[in-house]
Amino acid sequence: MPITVLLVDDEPLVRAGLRAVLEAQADIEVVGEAADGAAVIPLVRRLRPDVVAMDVRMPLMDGIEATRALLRTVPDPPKILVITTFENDEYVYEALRAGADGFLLKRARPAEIVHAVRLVAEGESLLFPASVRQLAAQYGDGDGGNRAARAVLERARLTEREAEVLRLMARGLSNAEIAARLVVGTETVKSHVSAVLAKLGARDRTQAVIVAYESGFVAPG
Amino acid sequence: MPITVLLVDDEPLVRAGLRAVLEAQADIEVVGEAADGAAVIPLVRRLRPDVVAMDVRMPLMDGIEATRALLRTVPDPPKILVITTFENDEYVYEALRAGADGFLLKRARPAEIVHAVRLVAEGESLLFPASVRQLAAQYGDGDGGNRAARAVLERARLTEREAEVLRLMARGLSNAEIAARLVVGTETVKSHVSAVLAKLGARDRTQAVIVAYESGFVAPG
DNA sequence: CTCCGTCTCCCCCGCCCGGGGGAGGCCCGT
DNA sequence: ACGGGCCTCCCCCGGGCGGGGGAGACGGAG
Repeated sequence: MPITVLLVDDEPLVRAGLRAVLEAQADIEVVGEAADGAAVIPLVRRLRPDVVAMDVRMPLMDGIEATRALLRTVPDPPKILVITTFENDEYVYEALRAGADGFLLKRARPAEIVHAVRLVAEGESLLFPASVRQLAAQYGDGDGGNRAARAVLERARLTEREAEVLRLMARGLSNAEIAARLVVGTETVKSHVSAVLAKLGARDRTQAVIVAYESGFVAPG
Repeated sequence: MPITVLLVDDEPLVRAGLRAVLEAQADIEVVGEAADGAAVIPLVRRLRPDVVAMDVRMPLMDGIEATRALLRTVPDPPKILVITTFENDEYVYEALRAGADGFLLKRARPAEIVHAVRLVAEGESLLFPASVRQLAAQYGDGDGGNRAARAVLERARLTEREAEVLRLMARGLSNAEIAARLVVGTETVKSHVSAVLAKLGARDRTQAVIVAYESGFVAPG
């Protein structure tokens, strides 16, 4: 059975583009469209799509509110893929915090869009890597990925402390060990870790470390 | 205060070598030596070293037994660094399973030995990366790290299934997600994960994923 | 045939992890 | 003086994780 997708975006052009890209795939079927978040819930109830691909910024109800509403009111809710125009959109992090499963840049290549839909449909909520990887590539390897790493930092808006904590996570330290190393309480470390997870859109520290490697924030070898 | 170390090895030459290397460090002090595992427990009780650097293969009581005995009978036991001659020593995995905190090749460079001692003293039990990294380097990048990855597999003796599970761990999947993907029970996945952790000398899945990246078993980008 | 490794699943258990709140102190910029 | 961001620490809570056992089925090696 194909992956069923509901498109939610206020721009018809974007919906059409997504539909064209997705329908070209044999295993993906677009089962409906909506122009605003306010219309999402009844549609989801009726169509029961596997994935909702939804713009963050919409006139009546934005993607964040719609995400919250979906997860709150619909039993066995679909996977939510948030669509955004801007590289650096706070709304996206809000949406991820609200429970969205992934995000997608509108300017992404078709293959990436398809890939993202398949990923979230499979239940994987890790999506930073793809976009962040391309970010690293675009910066080239001028100074061994540090530029890219800094760019990732900027994008995720990690504070210095959070970045420090992420570095230690990426060395395999537990919260207690990080606390000992930084000479703070474990509760403090937990706060930082939670912040890092939220900002990276990671579900647990393992995913955060994966993002760290994939983005070049930490380098193997 | 310096890191205090107890050396346990049946070869005097090795003990002397370790002593020379370690004593050259201002922050490390060798407080005692023993020629066999059987002598370890009373010595540890008396000297209370931070780290015990111990050969796996010894005439009377081997490093595995000594490790078990230490952890069982000594309250607040020292960190245990297992020393081995062979790259591919089953005994090492046994020792790690028994609770040793790290392992060390006899042919390692002095800097690595010192580093390993400091690491375990700090309470970090992650040690594969360094040796595995050098393994990857030695294989060069003939086919993009796959040779090295295969070598790592061989060294850790991961079964096919375990390797598959590790790959999915390195993509950020939870046990439940891995179970769904492989169409097996979560208990089965837990078994495989535990096996992977033991064989890699990793404490948790995060460390396992780090090893996967550091070894080239999975490649970023 | 018997042994052994692999894959599968089961039990119990403790604990770390992560989510959800909140709160106080600090510095900085307005 | 006030707000806001950051760092720090606190509470409660559930669930996933990992350890330690065991066990059955299968297949290949001896």
